[in-house]
This record gives sequence, structure tokens and C-alpha cells, in this order.
Amino acid sequence: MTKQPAPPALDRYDRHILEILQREGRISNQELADRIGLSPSPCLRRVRALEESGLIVGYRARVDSRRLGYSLTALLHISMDRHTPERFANFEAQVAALPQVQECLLITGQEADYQLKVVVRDMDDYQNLLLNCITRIEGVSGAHSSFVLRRVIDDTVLPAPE
Amino acid sequence: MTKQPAPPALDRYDRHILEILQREGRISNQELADRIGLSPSPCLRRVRALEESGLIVGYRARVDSRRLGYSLTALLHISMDRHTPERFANFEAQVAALPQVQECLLITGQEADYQLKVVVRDMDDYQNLLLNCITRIEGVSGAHSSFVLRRVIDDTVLPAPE
DNA sequence: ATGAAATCGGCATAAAATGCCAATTCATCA
DNA sequence: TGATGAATTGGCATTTTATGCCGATTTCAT
Repeated sequence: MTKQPAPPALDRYDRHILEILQREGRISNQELADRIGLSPSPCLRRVRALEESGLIVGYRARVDSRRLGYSLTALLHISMDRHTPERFANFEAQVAALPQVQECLLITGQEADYQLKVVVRDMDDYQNLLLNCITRIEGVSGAHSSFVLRRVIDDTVLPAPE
Repeated sequence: MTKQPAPPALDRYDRHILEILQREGRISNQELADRIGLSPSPCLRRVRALEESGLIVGYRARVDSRRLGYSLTALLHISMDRHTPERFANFEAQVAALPQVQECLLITGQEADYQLKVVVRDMDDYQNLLLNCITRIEGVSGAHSSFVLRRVIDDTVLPAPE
């Protein structure tokens, strides 16, 4: 675990940059500079600094999963039989190899140990994934499925504090 | 609900473009063209087509929420007292106004109706959000909290089928 | 095989990114 | 309050990239 140097302390320009780039990740530097009220040079310098500081982790194209043919999203709560590091590490490695698994969270407060978010074509795919892949992983003692009826809020912009 | 024209049918170039842009959303068109083995012109044409077809929804900078000061992520399962459209619409509107709510899913299969993913600074913030904002929304009859101990898999790349 | 439509690569032009430097701003301390 | 140094800005020249157009090639159905 490598902690990065120092908390950079963001001013209003940086916060504005972060806000805009979270919504429009491919905006040109010139347009971005116009929006925040700086000339292109310092604007680009700031963006680079945010990237190198690790505050901006990367950029992503967002694709419409339904239009790609994945019409079913499910949340899967997984319980493990024994809570040993080996069991957990193995489960995580197995699950990471499944492309349908979009997200895997180790959680507390639920009866489950993990919550997976999986995206599949249809219920047949889901059944197959669940029975032939997930529940066969060593240590998995229980699984409970929830299906996503609608994405009310998808993935909002994190406000930069202060 | 406006359905878009026709399923474009993706070839290997399109699939390759989608895969790369999901990982490196700000890659230059020239670099992208090199990677997929096309010249810049047709490569850019394809990217534009993917954008206009709606398959690529947009681009996002990903920020490190912890480094922004949000060290606590929680999953909140919400139950509603009565399942009327008005109740649901109102709840969704209220929740959409809370910047801490990163995601809101209408779900089935759980005892809850919604799952929220919220990102806050600390437990005090969480308590405040839960007691003063969420549970006060009309129609909310129950709430159950899970806390994210670790993000095992964050947000993987959707593979383009066929 | 043949024609039409789709797609490609190359090229000229426009736009954007990048690096450098003088000028300006900001903060601190005498 | 004024001066000094550090940080940051804006402008400019240069390099890189994006964009639009067109002829050449490929694809496909007939």
C-alpha cells in the first residue's frame, strides 16, 4: 500500500476541472480552459497535475450495456463458509476472471460477505453463471439474487470538497 | 422511451475500439488507430458512429474518491411502505438531489425496494445523511446499511459480444 | 462476372496540445 | 508598508492531432 505524497489542496479551478471532466471526459483542453476561465496552458498543467497526483485515476468511455446485448443486471450476495484469507483470496481471483462481473464489493452489515454486480444477456445466462461458475467456487456457502429493475441514478459526479 | 434506429452490428474493429476506449477514454485517435490497425480516418469515423448510435454514451474521468476525502462507501437498502407510483417518483427525486448518492437501483428479490450506494467522508456524515435525509423521505419504511470494506473489482470493461 | 454500396487510405487544412519564457500575482517577512 | 522570492499565468512558436474530402479498394448481391 503506497500512500501518495501530499494532499494537493484544490482551489476552485481544480474543483471546476474535476467536475467538468467527470461529466465530459473527452472535452478538449481548449474548451475546458474556456469553461473554467483560464488560458489553455495553465489549464493543461492543472489537468496533468491532477492526473499525476492520482486524483484523476483515468478516463473511460461509458457504453450502453443494454445496447450491447446485456439486458439483465443482477446483484448477487455471496456468503462464505469459513472466513480464512485463503478462501477469500481464491474467491476474489475466480470472480475477477469472470467478465460478467462488473463489480465485487467486500461488505459488512449484511448476512453476506460479498456483493457482486453482474451483467448478462438474459436469465439463462444468469442461471448458467450462477450455477456453473459462482456457486462452484470453493468456500461459497450461499447466494442470494436481486435483479435490477431500473437504474434510477447511475454513477454521479463526486463533488470536490472544501 | 425512444428506441434508436437499428443494431449496427459490430465487427472486430468496433469491438476493439470499444474495449480500448473503455479503458483509455482519452486516448488520441491516432494512437487508437494504430492499436486497432486502421488509419486515423476510418478509425475516427467508427468512433463517431459508435457515439452517435448511442452505444458509447459518454466519457468520464474517474476520480479517487478516497483521495477526495470520501473514505466511507455504504450500501443502503430501502423499503417503501406503499408501492404507489407517486411514492416512488417522489423518493427518486429526493434521492437524486443528494450528491452523496452515487447510485440508486430499483431492485427485486431483496426485502428492499431500492439499493443506494452512497459515498461520505465518515461515519458522522453517514449518520447525518441517513437520519436527516434518507429516512425522512415520505414513504420510506425501512433502511438497512452495509458498509464497503474493500472494492475487490471496481468497474470492469464490458466485452462486446460476437 | 459485374455494378453498386460501403469502407479504406492519403492528403490538405483546421484545431488542439505542448513547451518555453517573460510578465503577473501572491505570500511572506523585514 | 514595501520589497523579495516563489508560484502561476498568458502568449507564442512548434509539434501533434483532428477533420473533411476524394479517389482507390473492397464487399456483396445479383
